[in-house]
Amino acid sequence: VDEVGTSAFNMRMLADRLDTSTATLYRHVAGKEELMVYVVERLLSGIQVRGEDQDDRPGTWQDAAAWGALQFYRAISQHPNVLPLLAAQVPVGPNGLAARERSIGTLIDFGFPAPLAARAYNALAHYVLGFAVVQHAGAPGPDEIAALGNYFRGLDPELYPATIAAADALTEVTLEQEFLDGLQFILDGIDRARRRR
Amino acid sequence: VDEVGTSAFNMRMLADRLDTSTATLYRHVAGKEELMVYVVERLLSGIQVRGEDQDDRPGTWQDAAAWGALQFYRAISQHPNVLPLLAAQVPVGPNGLAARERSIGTLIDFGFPAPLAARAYNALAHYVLGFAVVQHAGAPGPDEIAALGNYFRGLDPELYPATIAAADALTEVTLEQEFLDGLQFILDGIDRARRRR
DNA sequence: ACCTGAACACCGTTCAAGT
DNA sequence: ACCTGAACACCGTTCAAGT
Repeated sequence: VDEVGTSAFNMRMLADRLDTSTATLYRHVAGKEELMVYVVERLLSGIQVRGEDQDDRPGTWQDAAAWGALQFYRAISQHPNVLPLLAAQVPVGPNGLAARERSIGTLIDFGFPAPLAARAYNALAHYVLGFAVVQHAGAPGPDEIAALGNYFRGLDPELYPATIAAADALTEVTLEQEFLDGLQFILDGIDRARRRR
Repeated sequence: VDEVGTSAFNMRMLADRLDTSTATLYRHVAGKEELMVYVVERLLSGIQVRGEDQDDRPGTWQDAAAWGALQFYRAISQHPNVLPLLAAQVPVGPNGLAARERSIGTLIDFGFPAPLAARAYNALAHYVLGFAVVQHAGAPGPDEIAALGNYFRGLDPELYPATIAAADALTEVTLEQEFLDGLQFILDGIDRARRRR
């Protein structure tokens, strides 16, 4: 999937790569769909939550949350082709459940009431996933761009002053910094909710 | 796409529905991929930004931002099958560009410097998309659940105390409320950044 | 000038036949 | 007991032949 993407991936190619036949693949997995579930699980297996080993405990819940979010973001960045799969299935495999459990548990350990911990986790997870989707979505190949043809040629840049002003401002920071900036918004908002209770 | 989803949708069915042949479809669109670009554009066409007509100006930038985010969220909720498409393509069609332009422009009108407006827009848009992806992702049909079989049967609920405590806390609020709660985190964080400059 | 039935190429899946 | 070549069903796309 990393090499060719989800749409070009097919069972014949995988069988060839494994020096076997497609029929044999079906002796190990129920079908392509189940295989894609394992792909997502594999991605999530690479994510650790800080504080799991005693040597590396985060000082604040903000550190822990930011670190976990960055881990998730980087895992997706290293395997962007997996993104359409994340949009097509709920990751409820063991690794997905474990990551969620450790993250919420960490917040609770830091004194969060369970409902706030859950809302904070959801806000953060949704932001990370959304960011990754927008960033890596369908990096269109040369053919696809050509296929869309002159569709967008007529767009007048002067019609979009705010977009352009903003784009100029954003090109000066790295994507990871932009990711961290948005993350900070959410952490600050969560902190405000936490202090208010 | 609304009726059968992206994977079941095919050109023969569409041709039948239009009382024509598949070959004729290719006289109007370059292929299925281009058609899917139009599907996303169609979804985005339903989104308006408050303040576009003089009668309904938002009082604060928070009102405007929350309203726009909710519009986007509801548009996706009404067409959840479109979500995999949003993860597979960057919506750079006219409607996508226009929505972005009006949103950032509104923040600038409210006194935001362009870089902060851009970062705020990105954080909000990413959150909304991520929330929608997680919420609506591949609502698995009965067959798919059966296909995964006993895969998750062995999971011990006692292994996931934090997840369960959080889930219990969350089942008491509607999804839209949960969405708005997370949104509030981000708005508060943006407000803090805005005041600080 | 426009339309279409039929074909081509490709891919997920299955099965009868092998070893 | 395990494997596989070949086939089946399906879908995106194209084209020669019609009107």
